[in-house]
Order: sequence, then structure tokens, then C-alpha cells
Amino acid sequence: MSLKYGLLGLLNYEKMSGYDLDKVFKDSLAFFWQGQTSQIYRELTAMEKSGWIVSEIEVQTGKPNKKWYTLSPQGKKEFMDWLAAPEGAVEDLLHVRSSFLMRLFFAGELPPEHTAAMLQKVRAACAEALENMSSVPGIVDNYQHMMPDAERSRYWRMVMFFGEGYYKAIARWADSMLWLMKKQAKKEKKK
Amino acid sequence: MSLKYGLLGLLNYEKMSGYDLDKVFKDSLAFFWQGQTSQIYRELTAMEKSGWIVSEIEVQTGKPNKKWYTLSPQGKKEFMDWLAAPEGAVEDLLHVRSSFLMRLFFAGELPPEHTAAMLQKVRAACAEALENMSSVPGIVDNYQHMMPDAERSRYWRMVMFFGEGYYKAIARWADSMLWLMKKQAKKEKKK
DNA sequence: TTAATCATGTAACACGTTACATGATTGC
DNA sequence: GCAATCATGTAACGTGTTACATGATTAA
Repeated sequence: MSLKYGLLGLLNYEKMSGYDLDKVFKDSLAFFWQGQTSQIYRELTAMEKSGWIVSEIEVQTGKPNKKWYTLSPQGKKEFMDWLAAPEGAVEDLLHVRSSFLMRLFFAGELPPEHTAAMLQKVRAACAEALENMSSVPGIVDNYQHMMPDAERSRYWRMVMFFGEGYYKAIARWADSMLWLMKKQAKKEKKK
Repeated sequence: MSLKYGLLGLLNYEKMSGYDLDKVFKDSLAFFWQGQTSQIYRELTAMEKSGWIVSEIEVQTGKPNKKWYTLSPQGKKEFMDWLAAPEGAVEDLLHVRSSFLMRLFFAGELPPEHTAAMLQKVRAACAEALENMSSVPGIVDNYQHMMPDAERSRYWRMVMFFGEGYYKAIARWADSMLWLMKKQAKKEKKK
């Protein structure tokens, strides 16, 4: 659902090809929405058919031709309508979907050591994710030229803060679950 | 991917019909994995074809017939293999996917008041979600009979703690973003 | 009398994932 | 010589979503 609108949003900043969109998408939106290259091309074809975007081909020599996409007035309207639409927008953020938690739910079928090891991996993954985040401000700066004004990137930073808070929350949770398991293991031994 | 295994996991506790599974699923697993009723029936049909589960029909009068599903040895094996499989299990928890954040990213196209209102709704939704969570321990107790032993539900509680931490983190984030926006609005006025 | 519960699904469509295809140019 | 970059996709399959169908019984 959102992939479409992500692409429209980027095209609203500037004219781009599918290839460009793929890269910019992965640099900016991929933190909260993942899309395969093949899917991006499919959506672009579909949106052109709907008249939301318009393409023109630039013939290149030595390289494959480039297909430049531009937002049509209708596409801009669709984007703005989606952006302002309130339906389901808020609930969505609280929505969790995770196969890790599914495994944890059934973890009673395995020895506790297995789960403890997984939680430790979660801890490590959080630490790594938080470290990797230090490169994001640089990326934001690199894209400053694309944004019509500086205020635009304020929201990008808000999304970043969300990521930070999220990773930290998971780390804290994993720590306290590990502590809980240790306590429980001691109790078991006494018996 | 996980829906299948969620159903197997529940059938590992006890024999159930699609209808039962649908309800139990929504009471327990739906916090971290959503599945429509129609999807559940589809997966059950598919898994029976694969030989992971076996069905027997109970003829009822006054009510529709019931189709009881049991885990086959192969199904149990598939479940245990999935449960212990480490591939991608951890990364998955750190994975974010949210159309709310997509909208926030592009929020510069709208007046800041619009975004502030959305953030306030997020705050309210977190508070509500945390309140609703108080009923979960009761649900866990209700299902105690299904679990082979008390330790099994320890992991259910861990999942619950995750939810709590998650909602609290979002609430804190939303608060600080609102504070940030207020500060910024004052600056704008001065100019 | 109206809604909820019991119990099964089918059909169609939208979206996500994986694998594959092509082929020149540039940097190590 | 080999990998990466540039640039386009198609095909097939898997999963998620929405709408619809049936029809008796029971509780408010």
C-alpha cells in the first residue's frame, strides 16, 4: 500500500528513473518500508497506466536507456490525499508483526539455553543497529539538496529518533528478560 | 510464513478445529502475527495436503459439522525445525514496517499542526493500548489448562513485556516529538 | 427481533519475495 | 580478469486482504 506513495513522494521532490528511485528508496524510506527492485518497477508501470506518473525515455549510448518519471497533477493529488488521510494511520504504528516473537511464544518446547542465546543475539543486534544509525545524519545531509527547504528533513530526523527509541527499548527488554531467566534458572536448581 | 507455524504450535498443545484455532489465535498470537479467518482455513487445507496435519470430521446436529485437526509426526518435526532455526529470526524483531512513519517522513508537505495532531493521537493510542494490556494476564490464566506446564506461559508473559516496553517507548517518543515541534513553532514566531 | 455464536469455506485481487535475463563500461 | 555499477525488467509463486455465502441456535 505505502510503496506506491513512497515513490510518489520521492518523485514529488524530483524527476527520477526507476533505478534512481530504487537507490534513494533504500537510502531513506527502507528503514520503515521495504521494497524489492522488481516491485518498484512493477508499481511504476502500474502507476503510469493509472496516469499518476508520466515517463519519457532518454536514449543513452554505452549504457542502457533511462526512463525518467515525473509526477502528473493527478499523481500529486493522490499523494496529498493519502498523506492527509487519517484512516488507520495511527493504529498502524502500534502494530507489531514479528516471527521472532512467534518463536518466543512457543519457546517452552526448547531448552531455556536456546532462548537465552537468542535474546543475547537480540541484544547484540540492537547495539549494532544503534551504531549503524550514526551514519544516517550524514545521509540526510547528502539529500538536503533534494528537499525544497530545510524544514522538510526535520521529519526525516523524527523518523530516525523513532528508530533510536525502538532499538533502545528492545535492548532494555532483552536485558531484563535475560535477567529474569537467570533468576528462574537459580530457582530451578534449588529444587 | 509464520502463520503456518503458529497454527502448528497451537495444534501441538491440543486437537482443534479451524474455528477454534481462529479464536485461540486471535486471543494469543494476534498481538505479533495477524491472520484472517479465510487465510487460516486456506493454510489448514494446504498443510493437510502436505501431510503436516490430519483431519477427522465430527458430525453434529443443529450445528455445522466440526473438522478436528491433529498434528502428524511430520508436522511436529516441521514445527520443531522451524522453532529452533536461527536464520533471520533475530533480525526480524528489529525490522520496522509502518505507513505511519512513511507519512511522517513526508509530513513537510502539510502544515505542522496536522502532524502535531497525529502525534497526539499516537500518544492517546499508546495509553489505550497499555490499558487494554491489563486484561492479558487474565487471558493467559484462562489458557493455562492448554499448556502442558506452567513454565510454558512464561514465554507468553515475555511477549507481553515486549508489548509493554514497545508502547511505552512510542509514547515517550511521541511526547518528545511534540515538545520538539512546540519549540520549533516558537522559533518560527520570533522570526 | 436482532445480534451473536457456531462452523465451514470460495473467489478475486493486491502485495511481497525469489530467481532469472541482458550487456556494456569502469575501477581494482 | 573479476566485481561492481548502470539500467531495464519478466515470471512464478507465496502471502495478505476483502468480500461474499450458508443457515440453525441461543441469549439480550
